Amino acid sequence: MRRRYRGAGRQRRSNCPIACTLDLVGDRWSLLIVRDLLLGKRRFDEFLASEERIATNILSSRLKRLEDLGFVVRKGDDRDGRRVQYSLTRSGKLLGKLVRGIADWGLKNLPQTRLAPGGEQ
Amino acid sequence: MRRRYRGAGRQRRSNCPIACTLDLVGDRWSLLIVRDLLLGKRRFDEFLASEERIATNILSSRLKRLEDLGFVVRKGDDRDGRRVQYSLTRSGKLLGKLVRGIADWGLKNLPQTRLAPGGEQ
DNA sequence: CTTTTTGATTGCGAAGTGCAACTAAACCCG
DNA sequence: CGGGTTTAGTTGCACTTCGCAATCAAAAAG
Repeated sequence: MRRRYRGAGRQRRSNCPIACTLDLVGDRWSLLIVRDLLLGKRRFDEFLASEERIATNILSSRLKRLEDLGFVVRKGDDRDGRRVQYSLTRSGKLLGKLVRGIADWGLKNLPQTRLAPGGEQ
Repeated sequence: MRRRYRGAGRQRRSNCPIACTLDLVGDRWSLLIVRDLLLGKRRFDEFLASEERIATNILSSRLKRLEDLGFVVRKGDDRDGRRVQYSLTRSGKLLGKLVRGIADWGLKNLPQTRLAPGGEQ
């Protein structure tokens, strides 16, 4: 049985676009995974290696949740059966605009923030 | 002793503008309170009355946190000593751009979302 | 077969959430 | 004054989620 996560489905708190967006990705990790996907990261280990040091169980549960929400697809690697490739669906790519908006806001308003090396694409 | 909250000050997970923004307001409630403040709500009861039905303890702790972060100021009402006025600081008003960006994204990408009545200002 | 790599799951203490009940100060009304 | 009401919270408690370390299973490498 798949672990559930607050808001991972289901009844919205309201129809406010802000509340609904927060219900989808208003936690500390989901958008960082999306960021990594936008930067071209594809594998579990690659996400783990990011600066913010997400725990394996949290990463696993967020990837599942993003998959449940239709933002991410998971597929095995043909050449190496251990490896899994995560990538953004068409719908997941729409999150890019949101992520970039937040990044822009942070860069402008939070001192000492900077994009990760290789942060352009 | 004031209750602490994850990330409510202090060491950043990284210098990524996305991660830092999420450290500030990456939870389910803070930005909804900011939204209400932008809409002109000022009092505890008014925040409680919002559609999303925040619990009193959570509202109290988020308001304190936003105050700690310098986004909100709390002041008593001269005419009625029970009443407290919350409002955005200059710094808190900068969150407006972020909130509007998220609202725009939600309106465009999430079906059936709509701004609250009186949502223009 | 043994070791290593990869993508996880499990266990556990700590922290956060949500609900209901309660409180305290200030105001209102007779 | 004195009881009730309004406002802004706090407290208690069960439950969920987080974060860390340890462990695991399947596949690949040696």
